[in-house]
Amino acid sequence: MRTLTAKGAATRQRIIEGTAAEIRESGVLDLTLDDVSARTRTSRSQLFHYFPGGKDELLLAVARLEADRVLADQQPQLGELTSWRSWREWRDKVVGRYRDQGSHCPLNVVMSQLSRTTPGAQAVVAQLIERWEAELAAGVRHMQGTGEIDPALDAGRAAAALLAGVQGGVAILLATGQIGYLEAALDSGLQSLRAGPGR
Amino acid sequence: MRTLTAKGAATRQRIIEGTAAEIRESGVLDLTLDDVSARTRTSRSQLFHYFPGGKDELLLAVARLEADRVLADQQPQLGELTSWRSWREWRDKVVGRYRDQGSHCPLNVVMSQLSRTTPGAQAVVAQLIERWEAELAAGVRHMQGTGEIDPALDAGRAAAALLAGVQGGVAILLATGQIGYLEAALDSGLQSLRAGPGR
DNA sequence: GGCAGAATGGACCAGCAAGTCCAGAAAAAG
DNA sequence: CTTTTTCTGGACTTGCTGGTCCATTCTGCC
Repeated sequence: MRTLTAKGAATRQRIIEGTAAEIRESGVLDLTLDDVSARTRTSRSQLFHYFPGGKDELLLAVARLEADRVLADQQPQLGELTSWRSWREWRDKVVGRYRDQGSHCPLNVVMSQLSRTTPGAQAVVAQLIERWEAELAAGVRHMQGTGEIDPALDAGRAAAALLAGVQGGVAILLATGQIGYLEAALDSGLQSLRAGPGR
Repeated sequence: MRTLTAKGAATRQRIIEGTAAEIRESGVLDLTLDDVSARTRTSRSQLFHYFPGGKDELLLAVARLEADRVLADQQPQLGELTSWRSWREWRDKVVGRYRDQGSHCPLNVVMSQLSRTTPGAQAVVAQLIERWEAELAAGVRHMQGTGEIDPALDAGRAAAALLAGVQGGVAILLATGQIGYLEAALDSGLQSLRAGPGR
């Protein structure tokens, strides 16, 4: 694929997004290239034309798309956690989004389904976690700058704990359908930020 | 399978445990019945003799085994969280176990791999979460009884938050290889127990 | 307008894995 | 001891899925 015409680029994009949607709806386990063909109105050969590496390469492209979407879905709040109010708005946005989406969410797709497919996809996941944590940690540090969070708190560790809670909360939501774990994890994590490091 | 002789029961058990081991090592994605046959020294027809429902039924049996093992691996500490010392021992056991096991752990198998296969497996996961949370909540309530944890704390919610942190910490560990998230989640969660509900 | 390269269609291939079948060995039952 | 049931072996079938191939049609460019 040395050069892509405008039409070609559009087709390629249509394939990626259609595949992502299909996976969100039906999972990656029994996703076939025929499914992708049907949904995206493309022939067999186009799939291999745009993704010479076959299914793996396509899934990797989907993983990148979905990883970006996970963070984008939390904006603008995630990017400016500069007051307790924005923290709360972020918390509500996360809870609301996952409650509504059920299992049809990009995070689930990336973390649980795609990450086991290829090493490349695993790298995408690792990068997602890293970026996510960095944004949370930046928010904590900003609040420490304004004195609203105890400066003695380890911002990195607090962000890590909070992120783990979100991940686990979503995982449990997907497994059991109960939103309470995610809420509890978020509320407890935010409470810790307020409380400071000591007892 | 109306009746099983002693020999038959032993074979059946061998199949389940061999399959579980195989999945822990190589994942469920490309597990074939031939793999199971080879590892457990059983023929094709035995698999269907003992599990008429085929692969799904076998995987469900494995899910039950592994779910039990997840909790058993945390005993005896998980069952008697009656002092800060036992909480700490439990915390260290969890961290140590997952650090050592890497991705070859029953929790990963059950949560990430088997839960997507059948509705039955999903029920097994839901039950695992429920039992796990109940044990944690019981520990919190006991500590409230002895006055070591603020009685105003919502034990159920605290247990839910802690469990979400563990789940997420393990998920991130599997995705990135970093143990820090699990540690941060556990330490932060235990800190919250010590601090009490208010600020 | 014509040519090189890109885009598309769809038939075809090869391999693999779940599940079936039946015959025969082992074990329980009487 | 024989009869009935369970247990075991392995060949076979069937369906599907990723991937290949080549012919045809567009598209952009000189």
